[in-house]
Amino acid sequence: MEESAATYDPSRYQRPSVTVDVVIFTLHNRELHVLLVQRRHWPFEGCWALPGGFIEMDESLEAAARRELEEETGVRDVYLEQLYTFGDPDRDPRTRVISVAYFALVQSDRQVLRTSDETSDVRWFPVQDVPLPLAFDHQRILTRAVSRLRSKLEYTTLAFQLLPEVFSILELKDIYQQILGEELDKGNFYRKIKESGVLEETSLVREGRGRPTRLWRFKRDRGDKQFVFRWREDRATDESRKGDA
Amino acid sequence: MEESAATYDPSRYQRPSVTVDVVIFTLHNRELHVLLVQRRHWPFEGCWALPGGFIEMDESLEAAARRELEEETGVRDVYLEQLYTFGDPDRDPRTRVISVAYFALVQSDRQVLRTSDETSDVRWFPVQDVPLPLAFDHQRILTRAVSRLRSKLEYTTLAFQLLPEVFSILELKDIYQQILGEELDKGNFYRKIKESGVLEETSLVREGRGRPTRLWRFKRDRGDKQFVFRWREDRATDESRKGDA
DNA sequence: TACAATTAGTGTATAATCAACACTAACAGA
DNA sequence: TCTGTTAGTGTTGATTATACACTAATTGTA
Repeated sequence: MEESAATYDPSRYQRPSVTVDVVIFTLHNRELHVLLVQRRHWPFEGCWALPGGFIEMDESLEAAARRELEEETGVRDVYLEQLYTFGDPDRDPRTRVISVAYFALVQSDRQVLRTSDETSDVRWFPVQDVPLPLAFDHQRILTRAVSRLRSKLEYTTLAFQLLPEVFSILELKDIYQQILGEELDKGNFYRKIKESGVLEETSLVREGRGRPTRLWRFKRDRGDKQFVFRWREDRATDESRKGDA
Repeated sequence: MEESAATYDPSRYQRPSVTVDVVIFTLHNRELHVLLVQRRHWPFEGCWALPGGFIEMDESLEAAARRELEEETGVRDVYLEQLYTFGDPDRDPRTRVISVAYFALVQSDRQVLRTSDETSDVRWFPVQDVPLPLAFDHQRILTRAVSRLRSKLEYTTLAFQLLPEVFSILELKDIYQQILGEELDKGNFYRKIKESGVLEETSLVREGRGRPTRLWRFKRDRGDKQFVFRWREDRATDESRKGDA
């Protein structure tokens, strides 16, 4: 790497711009939503886009992603991971732009939206119902984010990042169904989640029609074992599997 | 993304350099090897590094990776996937450099090494025995590549990309053991691989000491089902799981 | 005040899969 | 022909998954 070292001359080498884009997911009345901003200027004026921006010369990629995230939602300390880097030469009509995409999961009770100077609106959209077309190749980025989320759900406890502090087991099952797109057996779900030991019971219940619901909390005292509960073993073939992980 | 559109001015915005680095794996007498090049110039003069280089303004990231791959090994049409993007501000002492890392699998009978102007040597090293320290953060990149390879092995048929056209089932088992770092049961491996239907028998056998070995070929006629054979279901916690996929 | 409706949560029987390991097969060389 | 060596198959008990029937605790209403 870092070759052509002999001929390397920073001032002459033509450089692409580098941005970060962040796919921010949350749950809104039991449905998966993504945050989009509406563009005020050319190109793609008026189109909805993923929040993002240029990286500063002295910040890391993840720091840039966290900065964007906080600028749009006001939240910090949420789950964030690098998704993929998109760099087709013509993805931005202005100039060569390489975008490092991240995806973030925000708990459903922590959202505070903020509009910025460059965007005319910020809004949550159900993932299944975004206003097409999105700007740039953001549709592709979103698709990849959803499939990454889906596949990680199967072998990590990521889903908890979407739920509030306390929640019921059937709400958790709902998320899994939402994202995996398939019905799960109630009984088996109960057994698996209980046996996995990732939840701890609270003394809270929630009243409503029918039998009251016991509320649970995600155990955070388990060292770094983020990856304990696994809904099922078989994996889907998703886009990220074909050219990524 | 692509914000600060109002204030955007390509000529004023300070841009990082973008490179691709490629982690090229192959198999060499039943051991996993990685291709490294020796640097001729500062920084890290004399150190071994991953092959890579700056991207051209009009080529895609993957095209850049394939170009580097071909420059070093002379091979085309091999398995290549994007690994991760590394962009810490101080990873290169010269200037801000963001590197999009790829990893490639080259069949063990197709390697043709080439030295380039900027490197004094090119060589395969066993993954467990690379000449430390590597240049830049290449050790980190390599570690991540190995763990990606390991985890994908468990739910894809990637391993076949490392083997020659025809091979024996026990050679395949060897690769799995190599990369997963654990003993597998011969009988169970046979049964699983046979039942999966990803292999097709050839009429070839290989003679040697003991009973001759039947040789097999990977079935390529199965549409796009790259992800059929799965050695086992449980997944390891690897680096990419913690902040990636 | 019983009982229907509703949501929560448990138990269980069968099927599928895994893991360990003992076994048979086919060759070379002494 | 016997021994060593590598290839490949069969079998069994344990574990886990799946389907689905069941019990539990509440509210609303006849």
